[in-house]
Amino acid sequence: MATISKENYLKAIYLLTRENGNRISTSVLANDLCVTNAAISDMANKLSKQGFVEYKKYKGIKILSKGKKIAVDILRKHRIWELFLVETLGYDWGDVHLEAEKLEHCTTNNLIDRIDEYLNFPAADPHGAPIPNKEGNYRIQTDDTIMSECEIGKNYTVTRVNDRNSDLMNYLSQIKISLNKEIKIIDKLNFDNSIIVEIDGINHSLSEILVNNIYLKESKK
Amino acid sequence: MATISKENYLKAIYLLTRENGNRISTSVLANDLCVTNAAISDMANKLSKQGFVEYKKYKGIKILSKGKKIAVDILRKHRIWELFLVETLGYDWGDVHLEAEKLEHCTTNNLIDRIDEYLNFPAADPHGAPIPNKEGNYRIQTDDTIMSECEIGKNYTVTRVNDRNSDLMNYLSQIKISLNKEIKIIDKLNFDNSIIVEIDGINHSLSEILVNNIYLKESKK
DNA sequence: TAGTAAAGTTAAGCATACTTAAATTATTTA
DNA sequence: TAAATAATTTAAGTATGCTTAACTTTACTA
Repeated sequence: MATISKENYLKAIYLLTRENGNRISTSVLANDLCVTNAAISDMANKLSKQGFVEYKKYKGIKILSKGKKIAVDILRKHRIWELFLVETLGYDWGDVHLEAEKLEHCTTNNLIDRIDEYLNFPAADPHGAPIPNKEGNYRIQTDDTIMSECEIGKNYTVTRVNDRNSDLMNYLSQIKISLNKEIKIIDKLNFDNSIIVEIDGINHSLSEILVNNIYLKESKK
Repeated sequence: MATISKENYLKAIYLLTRENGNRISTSVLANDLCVTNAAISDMANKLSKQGFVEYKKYKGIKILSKGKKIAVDILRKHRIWELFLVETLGYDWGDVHLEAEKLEHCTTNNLIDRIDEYLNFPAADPHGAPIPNKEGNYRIQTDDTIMSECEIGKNYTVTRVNDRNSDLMNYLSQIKISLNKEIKIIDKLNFDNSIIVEIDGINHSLSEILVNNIYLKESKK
């Protein structure tokens, strides 16, 4: 069985894999989970013995289908809880991540299926992240671009925001950045990797951290 | 801090204290929690060191206000979740205990307060157990009698049912026992402590286990 | 290609929450 | 009231998931 800790490891491995390619290094994972490299080596052996990941000493970790299944299951629970908290209980979008992080591990499949139905089988969470269905398949395709790679002069709509930092989320709310918002890339400053954008006719300077946590799609107009 | 395990110990001590008097013995608690006596002695020392309980070797355990506060907090979360599952998600009353048992430990006060408000500050859970408010005070007084001590010939209404056994709950549904149901005590059989009751004009024999898990109040009519 | 820095692993140790087995205390009962 | 029995505690050991410190492997650089 997968403990809470193992579920968190598999979730992190799954998400980092999508960002960083096929195998992920132990130190990238250690940094993400805020534990030491020693803890990662230890856990990698356990997960490997259980068939959740492939682990070769000094060669990094690769998630296997058995591990991916658990990771997607936890992501489904996480994202459905986030949406429930915003939609049904009126939470701000910046306040749901930590709650969902706890709830995802003590939620049965039956319970999450019922909430999924209650919310009418939503396709995305409050931050635009896609929600897997019961079978583990995503209901929408994500074909967005990270803001740091967007082009000067073009118009975009906000499709997704990473939700791990609630202060960051609150700041986005403050400058009126929300899902589906129209924004224009005015300038990209190379010396600090910040980007000047126009939102509701007002120019804002967004730091490197910000532009690496916002995803956009070119708008039609 | 109180871990999940400690929260469960304190909840059990609190509930057993109400049933069995002031101090409870380690073996009663061991039986309730399905662990060995050794585990109880071990944990009793830890809880005592943290000021949650008073523990004297060979003299049993007494809950202190600091421990009671945690127990009531967990009970509040448990009962609000149970009601939410029945009212909002359409669960059967026999299927909510195990879900609530998991959710109660990963629910912040903020979250449970919001669900409490969403449910319009209910007074009792789906089994008739009173729900403590934010301050830890019960919203209703319980002045019911356990069915085993009810009198032959009298009419009662069902006020509360212990919810720990889902098969028992399902059986109650089957014979149409629900909260506020009118039932009449027809006979009490001393040789097996069962009770014959009349429900909707039909007589049923209720075993000793059953009559020790149902609470009644004499009806006015 | 040797030397060094960075990355990764192993070993030993700790806290939690259990277990079984042995020892101790309390309670019956004869 | 003393022996037998029941209840309880202590001791030693286990699994999980971490830590720090020491060591090994890999990658980089000169």
